[in-house]
Amino acid sequence: MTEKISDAEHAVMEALWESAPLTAAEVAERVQASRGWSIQTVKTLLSRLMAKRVIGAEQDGRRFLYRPLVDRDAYVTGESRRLVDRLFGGRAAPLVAHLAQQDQLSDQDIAEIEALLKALKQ
Amino acid sequence: MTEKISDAEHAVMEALWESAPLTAAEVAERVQASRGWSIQTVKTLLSRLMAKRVIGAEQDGRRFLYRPLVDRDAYVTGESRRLVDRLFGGRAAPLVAHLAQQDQLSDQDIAEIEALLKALKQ
DNA sequence: TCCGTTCGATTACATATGTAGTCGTATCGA
DNA sequence: TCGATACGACTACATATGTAATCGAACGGA
Repeated sequence: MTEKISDAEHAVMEALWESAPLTAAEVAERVQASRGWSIQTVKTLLSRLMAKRVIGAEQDGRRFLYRPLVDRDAYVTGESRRLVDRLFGGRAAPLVAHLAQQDQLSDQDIAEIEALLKALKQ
Repeated sequence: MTEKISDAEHAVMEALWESAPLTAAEVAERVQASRGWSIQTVKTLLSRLMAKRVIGAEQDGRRFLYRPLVDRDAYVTGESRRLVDRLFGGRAAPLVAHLAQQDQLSDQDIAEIEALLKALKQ
């Protein structure tokens, strides 16, 4: 399975999922707004992600071009499943029920989900 | 807000949410099956949870009776929101869409969610 | 009364994580 | 050619986390 990606590492992954390949400097630039890290910090995160084999790099002259090795969709699926397992006994329906109860679903959300489920049943 | 609860700590919280108050030994007994921790480990986790002020304890003779200070529902809401924010741009509908696409919704789930949404709209 | 047991408190220690700083080298502009 | 700059590699260091061991006090049974 894919190794655990930390919160900080995840921000770097998002940059790479959005656009790849990128140099370290480009990643730093893209996460600057949300996190404000130094370039050094970004480089550390990139090498940790390399060590975890969730990103790869190809040499481009003197620097590296980084790109994700794991699919965002696979990651999202894994994380969603982990949450559902940990907090909802592995069943997705209670999650939706919970979101609903907490008023975390807008009217639009509800309409979208209904349409989605209807489509699923065909 | 409520301090971050780690994975191991979460297992202890679940024991306390299920039944409280409990002594350290009782908690250890209840998490034994799933985690197999020593009593010492459980005690460490309990004191960390105390430090984080997410559980409290009342003295009972020579030992303590621990109980949650945070509601499970509030915790679940927080964690769900964190996931939705991190991975789905803060919108719940895409989460449900994702679960659906990944075939993580059983027919029963779908039926339940539909019923739930219908009720919500009244 | 003495001994083993049990408690909470304190200490331990490896790994993970957040957040850089430093170093040696290569490159590029003056 | 020389100095500033940029790169990756290595090092740093505080805090969090997983997983206990140890310690001193108190209790409970022989």
